[in-house]
Amino acid sequence: MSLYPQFSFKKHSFDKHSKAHLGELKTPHGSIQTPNFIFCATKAALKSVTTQQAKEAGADIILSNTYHLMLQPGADIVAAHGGLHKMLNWDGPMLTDSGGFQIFSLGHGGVANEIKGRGRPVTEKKMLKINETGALFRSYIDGSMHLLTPEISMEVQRKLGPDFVVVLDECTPYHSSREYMAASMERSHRWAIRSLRAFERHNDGKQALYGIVQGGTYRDLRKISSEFIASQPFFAQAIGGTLGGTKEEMHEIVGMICENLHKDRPTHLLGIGGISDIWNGVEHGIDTFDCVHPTRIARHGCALVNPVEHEGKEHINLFNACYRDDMNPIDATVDCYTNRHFTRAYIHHLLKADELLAGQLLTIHNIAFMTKLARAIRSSIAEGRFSEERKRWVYDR
RNA sequence: GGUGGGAUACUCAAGCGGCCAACGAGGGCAGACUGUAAAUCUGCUGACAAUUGUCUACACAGGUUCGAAUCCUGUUCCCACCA
Repeated sequence: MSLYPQFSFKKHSFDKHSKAHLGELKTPHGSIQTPNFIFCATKAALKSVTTQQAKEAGADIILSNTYHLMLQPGADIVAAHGGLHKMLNWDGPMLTDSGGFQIFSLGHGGVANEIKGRGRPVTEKKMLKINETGALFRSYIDGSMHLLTPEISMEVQRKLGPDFVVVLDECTPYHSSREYMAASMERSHRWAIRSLRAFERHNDGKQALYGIVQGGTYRDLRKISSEFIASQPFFAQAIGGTLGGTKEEMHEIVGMICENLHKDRPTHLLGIGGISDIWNGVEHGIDTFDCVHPTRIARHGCALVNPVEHEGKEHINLFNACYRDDMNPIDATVDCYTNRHFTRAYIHHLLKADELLAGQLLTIHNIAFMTKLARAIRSSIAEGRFSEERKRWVYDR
C-alpha cells in the first residue's frame, strides 16, 4: 500500500524542445494544474488579503511555516481549529515549510542577501545553534529557546494539517565552504530519513511528504543529493539551499540539479519567484514555485508587470511620482478586483497617504499577475507554443 | 503704551563666534526586496559644476571681527505678561 493513497501526480503534456510539461497534482483538498505558483501565508496569513480574496485573484495553493506557527500561536491552537485549512478558511491544497529556511535566515543575523552571495558573510550566529539532533532557536518574538528536530517538525506539521509537508533541512547560504556544504548536505539527508520515519509512524494518508535536495552550487553534491532523495519514498522533491550569486548562475544551477531528480515526482523550487526564474525553472522541468516576492513587494508599493513591455523590469513602483496623474489601471490585461476598479493614480495616492488599502490592492494584483503567468505557461505547453510564449514574457532573449 | 521672548532650508526643529550648506524628524525623489524576524530597509534632498570646487543662504538693513546663523544697532512681523 502506498504511503500516499490520496495523492497522485501525473505529467500529461510535454514541450518538444525542453523539459517543460503539464501536470495534475491531486490532494485531499482537490487538484491543481502545474506548473503553478504557491503563495506564502507564512504566519497563517497572506499578509493584507484574505484567502477569499486570494482565491478570487486566482490562487490555487498556499503555504505556511512550521517554525513561525509553532512559536505563535502554537500547533495545538491551530489543531484546535481543525487545522490550517479551517483556521484560514482555505479549502484548496496547502503546504507547510519545515522551518529549515529559518535555520538559515535566523542563523545569519537577518542577512537575507546572504543566500545570494550579496553583502558580507556573517559569522555570528546569535539566534540558533545547530547540531546533529536539530536546531535550537532563540525565538524572535520573546527570546525563549525552542528546539526544532526532524521529529518535532513532522509532529508540528501533522498538527497544522496541510496536504503537503516538508522534511527539515538546513538551508545553506552562498558563502559556506564546500566542506561545510557537503557536511550539511549529509546531515540534511539524515534529517530527511528521520523526517520520513517520523512521518510514517503517524501517517494517516492525509498528508504527503517532500524531500529536499541540497548541495549548494556544486554539481557533484547536487547529484548525490538528488539521487539520495529520489531513492527514498518521498511523494515529491523540492530544491533548496543556495543557487548561486546571480540570476544567470541560478538558472544554470537549477538546470543542472534537474538532470538527476526523480522523473515522475512533482518538483518544487523553494523560494524562487522572479518571472524569468519561473520560465527558466519550468523549462528545466519544475512543477511548482513559492516565493514571498509577489506579496512582499506589493506591500512595498510595487506591482508586477510584464518585463517585455517594461524594458526588462519585472515590477513598477507605484510610489513613483510619474503615477500621480496616471488614470490607467496597473495592467488592464490582468483581470482582478484591483484592475477592474482602480487607477494607478489612486494607488499612488493611497501609498503616499500611508493607507493600508494600497498594499491590499497591490497584493491582489500581484497574485492575479502570478496566476496569469502560470496560466500562460500552462496553455502554451498545452498548445505546443511554449518557447513562443516565453518570448512574450522574458526580456531580450 | 511697557517689559520680556522669538523669527533657521518645503515643514517642524537643533545650533548660539571658526569643525555650518547648517544635527534630528517629517515631507519630497529614487533604489532594494526571491522556502517572510520585511506594510521593511537603504541612499539622495540649497543651486551649479558633479574627485578636493564655486556661488547664494539662517526675517530685513547696517555694524564689530581675520572670520557671524551665532555679538551690536535699527526696522518689520509674531508670542507672552503687565497697563
